Amino acid sequence: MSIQNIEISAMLTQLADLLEIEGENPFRIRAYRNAARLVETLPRNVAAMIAAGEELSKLPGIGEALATKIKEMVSTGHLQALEKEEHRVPPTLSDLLKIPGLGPKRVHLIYEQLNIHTLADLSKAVDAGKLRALPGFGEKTETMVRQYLQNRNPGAQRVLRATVEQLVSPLLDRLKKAPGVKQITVAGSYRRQMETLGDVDLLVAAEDSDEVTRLFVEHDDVAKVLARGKTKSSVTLRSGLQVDLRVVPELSYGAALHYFTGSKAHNIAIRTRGVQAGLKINEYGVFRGTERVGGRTEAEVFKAVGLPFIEPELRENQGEIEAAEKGLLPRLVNLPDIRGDLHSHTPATDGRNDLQTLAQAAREKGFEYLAITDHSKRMTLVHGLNATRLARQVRDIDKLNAAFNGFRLLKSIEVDILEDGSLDLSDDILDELDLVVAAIHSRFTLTRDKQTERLIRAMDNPRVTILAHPTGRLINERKPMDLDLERLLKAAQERGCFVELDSQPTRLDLTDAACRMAHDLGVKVSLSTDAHSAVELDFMRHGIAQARRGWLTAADVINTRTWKDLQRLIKRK
DNA sequence: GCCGTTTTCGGCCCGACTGTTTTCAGTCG
Repeated sequence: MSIQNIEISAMLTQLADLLEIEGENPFRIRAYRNAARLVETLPRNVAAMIAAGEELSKLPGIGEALATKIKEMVSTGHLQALEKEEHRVPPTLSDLLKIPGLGPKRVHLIYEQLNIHTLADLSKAVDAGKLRALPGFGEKTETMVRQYLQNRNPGAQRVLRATVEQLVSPLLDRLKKAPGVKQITVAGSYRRQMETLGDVDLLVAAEDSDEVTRLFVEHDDVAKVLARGKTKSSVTLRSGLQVDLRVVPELSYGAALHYFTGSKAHNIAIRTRGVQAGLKINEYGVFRGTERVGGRTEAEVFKAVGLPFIEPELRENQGEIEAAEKGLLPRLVNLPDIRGDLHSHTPATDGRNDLQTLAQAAREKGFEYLAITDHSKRMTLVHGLNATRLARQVRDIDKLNAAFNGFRLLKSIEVDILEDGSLDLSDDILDELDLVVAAIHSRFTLTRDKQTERLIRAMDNPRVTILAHPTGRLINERKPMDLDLERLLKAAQERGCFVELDSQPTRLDLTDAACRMAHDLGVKVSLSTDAHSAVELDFMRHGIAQARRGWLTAADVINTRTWKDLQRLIKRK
């Protein structure tokens, strides 16, 4: 039983929270937070790294002290420093830190003066009007806290990027037309193409901010104006999504775009590089003393610190700066690289459009092939295919293919992986197909070992080409299965099997970190839409976004190949 | 707590906005 990276990360974050409330050295706290973030997004399992005898202190931001703490968590499951801190400060205080308007100083004061430990305590104090009596607090602060406590959604969720696209587009269209707007970009984690977003950062280049700001805060979709200043305003949309607007002069656009794209960790690293080169970098430009030496474009910012342009998806301070320095940045996969789709459904099971319609849509996208992968019989709910019905579909596909020129439907199936790792259809039936996609749709809660072995057992069958949506997660709905991903990917590599990056916006399964792990372990990825209708073939772009965040190149993705090349690649037997 | 072609000690990104303030602390990104 080994501890997960996310658990280590959570303990470090909790420790940082409590130390911050205690008023500890902010740089020490930052070191813990950096480490928490590093571990959480590391494409390797920390426990496995330790088991392999790797030096954690080689990781950026991890020194001797943190390496020791992490080792302690891996071997004991606990962190003494955290437990000690939890005796000094109530651990529940970290919940209070999440309230907008309350930072460590105020939480500390609330705790000291009012002996408040929990959100429930705080709620009572607010009702009794005690909060506003504290020094530095007032009516506004109390209202803000009250509103948070009343509207708090315990499972407060980040919003899918695909959803944010829809929510923001009316606002964006309006601002684009505003007089004096020279450029506009959705920056922040949206531009970095993160799978989910906490808020949205809009960046506008305009000489005069008044009119843009007015159009922004007065837009129909705005429910509440949180702040309104000369260069910066914030609103909440009716959907609950927070949107921040920054207006800068065109001269500063590149510097501002870089700054507001983030990530924070990337920005700090770039600015630090700037300092070393005698430069000051802020959202208004790059300066040597008082002289502006760049900032109109992002490329100028990177150039000022001696680096080539770094794609937004890579800006997480996860090695991209070092890679840029050495000229080793990956050439990230792009939509035009994709030649086909290897996962789709028809009305034979739970799809909406027939073979002909799907084929037509795929051809219009310029695809050379589309794999038809309906469910197998175990999926009774969607009337999964048995041998007879699959054979019929195969004949239908053959007939259609005879009429195509430069395009083909691939005969395939999304075959269920049963609890013991065997497949839902017999080998002789699978032998009739061009490729086999295998997936788990039941028993998501087996133990880590059993689940991992189940998937490896499925890949033991040489007919299995691709493991679909490998972790089974549904963002905000279902947690990923408990899996030893590193072991799984190694097993895939040894067997010549591929893993899918399912591009459904609610799945995006694999994660960016898992993509990176796959690349590092030499496992190629199938970038597939899992389309249940012709329009869902468009989901490919979400998969592309995720793959780019996972540092994948066209070479890492199997469906960037022609069918002829792909055929060679997928041959296992 | 981390880190080092200025340093093993002394730095650690930087600016905007709000609220409660008479000049700024706290929070946020």
